[in-house]
This record gives sequence, structure tokens and C-alpha cells, in this order.
Amino acid sequence: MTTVRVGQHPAVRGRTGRRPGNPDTRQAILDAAAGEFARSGYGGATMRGIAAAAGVDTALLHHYWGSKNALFMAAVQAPIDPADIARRLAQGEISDLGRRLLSTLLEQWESPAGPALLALVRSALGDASTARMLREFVVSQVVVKLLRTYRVPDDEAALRGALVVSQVLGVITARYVVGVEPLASLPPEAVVAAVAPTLQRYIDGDVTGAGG
Amino acid sequence: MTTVRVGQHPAVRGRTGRRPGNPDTRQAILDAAAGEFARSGYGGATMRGIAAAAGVDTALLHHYWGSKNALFMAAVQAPIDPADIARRLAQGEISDLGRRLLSTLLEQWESPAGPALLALVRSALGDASTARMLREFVVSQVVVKLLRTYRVPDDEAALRGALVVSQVLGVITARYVVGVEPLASLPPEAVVAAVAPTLQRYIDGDVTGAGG
DNA sequence: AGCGTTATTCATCAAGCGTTGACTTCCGGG
DNA sequence: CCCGGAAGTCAACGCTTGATGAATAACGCT
Repeated sequence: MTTVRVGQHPAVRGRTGRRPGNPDTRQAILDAAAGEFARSGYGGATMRGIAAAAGVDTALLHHYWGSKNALFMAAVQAPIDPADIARRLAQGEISDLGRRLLSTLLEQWESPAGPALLALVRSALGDASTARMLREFVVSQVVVKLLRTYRVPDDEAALRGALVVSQVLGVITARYVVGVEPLASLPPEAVVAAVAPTLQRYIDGDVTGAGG
Repeated sequence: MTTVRVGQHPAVRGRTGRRPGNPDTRQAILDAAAGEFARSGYGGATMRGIAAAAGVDTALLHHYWGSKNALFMAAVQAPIDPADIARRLAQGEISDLGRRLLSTLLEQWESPAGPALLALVRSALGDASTARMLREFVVSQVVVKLLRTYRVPDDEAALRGALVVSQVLGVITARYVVGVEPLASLPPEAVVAAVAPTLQRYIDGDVTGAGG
């Protein structure tokens, strides 16, 4: 245990100060943060753990982002644009919306944005207040826009939307959060083939169980 | 701020020692624990918070159960018997299994065991290793038994089981964890009516999307 | 060469966590 | 009536967490 003392000769002490070479450290920290938040959720991940995974000191994270919350936002918000998603989903026939919805979603999860999305969902599922925030965000940014685009009657819309959310959330949770096999290892097309009909029925099929 | 000193007269100090009357404290703590664990997950809930919710001192929880983990187990494990669930599900035709499965599950969640289940699920979804434990437990205790009862071929069984899990997990998550309306406020029968056909298709219908 | 800016680390803080042991009060059986 | 054990509280411990401020090293510019 070589305790370092203040005032010792610089060459003897552990390396401090700026690191030589180009600084890609910032992105490295964001990636590490997304990974840690994805594995343990917001509460479970620690600044020290993220810093260690990125090979830096904890204080550097505060130097860049100021707080754990800000770092979480930065790591998670960066690669996602819900407005763009909603716009892409709104192009095409409603009879094909189920397939497009699931396909687009899986595409996002398989992309580099995947860990960030997992971090977001895992954190939301672990805490009640975070869950409410995410729910309101998704509903207002995506669901409402889609419903207006396709002019779904308001009284049915809420139930159909909730049912769609239930199956989508289920696939995401089973495949990415919990890791239920073989769903977790299946190619996206196979998942779409199996689940899209369910979504389509929730969107424009019978939903009362009595031939409505 | 009346700081209490050791050696002061007993009548002046805050009440300590055993509480008069009948001791229903133990169950009160278990209920409070289930509630806190349900709201914040295992990591998010604190012994101090649980103790406060039950109106007791933190040390009393340790006096009874010894550790946070043991208390969690006691609060969560108490009202659940997965073997019994599996047995009840195995009685009846396979053509009705989807409806029975969902109906039984919702019944459990609406019962007094609900908070404990929510505590379990919320904790599992928030942390990767806990999720793996719960997944393996459910699969081995319930899924495998059901599959054997109805002699589903092994190659299809895994996929069909995973799809069922995805929709069931989705309904549970949307209704109880996230609270998506109107799904969260719907009477159980309405949920069953809307979702059971999906489960039944996953169990014995076409799942390849191409007429298999 | 020198200087301001930025990147990076070190040492440390206050707060909150689970846990512990000593203590006090009440109940039930001899 | 007394005494052992159960119920309950208090104060403190050691540890981890997020955060801070000073110190140091490398860069870009002039």
C-alpha cells in the first residue's frame, strides 16, 4: 500500500494531469455509461463503476456533465429521436402498421442505440416515478401522433393503443431485458413474422372477444 | 431538538422497550416491506424506509429477519406457490389454455399477493442478475411442467413458450408496473377477452407468419 | 517561448446505506 | 412476585455513494 503524499516528486507520484494524444475520452465515457446503466439500471449503476469501465477518474464525469442525472440523460438521449420514429411510422397503410411498428422498433434496438434504450427501459421498470415519466413521454411523443395520423376514433384508440403497448413492451422486455430464449437469439424477421399479426389485430381487428 | 442522554430519567426519554397490546407488528412490517419493494425495487427500497412505513425502528427488522435479503424473501415468498399454479393450469383442454393462463395470472395479481408479485418483478427487471434468477425459476417451475403435460413437441415448444411469456410479461408490465391506461383500470375479464386470443394463437396456432 | 484553456487526477467531504450491540419495557409461567 | 425471554428502541459502526476543489499535465495559439 504505497500511500501517495502531497509534495512528493512528480515523477514518483501516479500520473496526473492531461493525457497525451487525441481526446476521444468523452465518447468512451458515454459508451461505458450506457453499458452500465443498461446492465444495472439508473440506481444500480455507480459513477465509480462507469469511470472504471471507461478507464478514467470519477471526477472527470462530474467535470464534463456535472451530475449523475445529467450523464444519464446524455448517455441515453443522444442516439434517440422519437419524433423521427413517429414520422417514419406514419408513412404507409394502416393495414401494415403492425408489421412496420415492430420492425422499426427492433431495428432501433439492434442498432448502436440499443444499450441506451435498454438503459432507459431498465431504469424505468425498476422505479415507479421513472416509469411514469417515460410512459408519459412515449405516449405524448409517439402514440398520440400516430393515432391522429390514422384518425382512430378516440374511444377505441386508448384501448387499442394500450394493447399494442402491452405486446411491444412484452417483446422488448422478454428479448432484451430478461433474455428469454429462443426469443432473444431469433433474427428480427422471425420475431416480426410471429408477433406482427398480434399487433395488427390490436390495431384494427376484433378486440372485445365477442366479434366487435 | 431535544437530544436524549443516556442515564436520564426513563419517564422523560422517548418510549423504548416492548409495546403494550397484541403484537401484529410482524405482519405490518411484511406488508410495508412488500409495498416499498413494489414501489422501488429491491435496490431502491431502504430498511429505514420500510421501518418508517411500518412505524417501527430499523433494528427491529434485523431482530426478526437478520438481513435485508431475508426480509425481501419473506415479504415476497410468503403468498406464492408456483407449483400450485402450474397444477391448476394443467387441468383442462389445451384449446382453452390461453384463457385459463391469463385469467389465473390476473387473479393472482388482483389478490393480496399482488404487491409481493410486483416487488418481485420490479426488482428482477431492474437488475440483470436478478432477472436471470427469476427467469430460470419461472421456466423450471411452471413452463416446463405445462409443456410436458400437454406433450408439446420440443422444437416448437421453446418458441411458443417464449412468445406466450412475451405477451404475458407485456400485460403484467403495462398494467401493473408501468400503469398504462386504460389497461391498468380495466376489469380482468375485459383484459382476458382482448388478450387471450393472442395467447391461444401462440400456443397452438400459426406462429411462422406463413401458414404453418 | 510563453500563456490561457482544457483534460485529468487526487484527496476529501457529507449523506445515506445495512448492520450491530447494548439497553429498556412488557408478557407469561413458576 | 419474580424472572427469563420476547418485543422494541437508541446510538453508533464501517462502508459506499455522489459530489467538490485544488493541483497538475498537455494542448493550441501567438
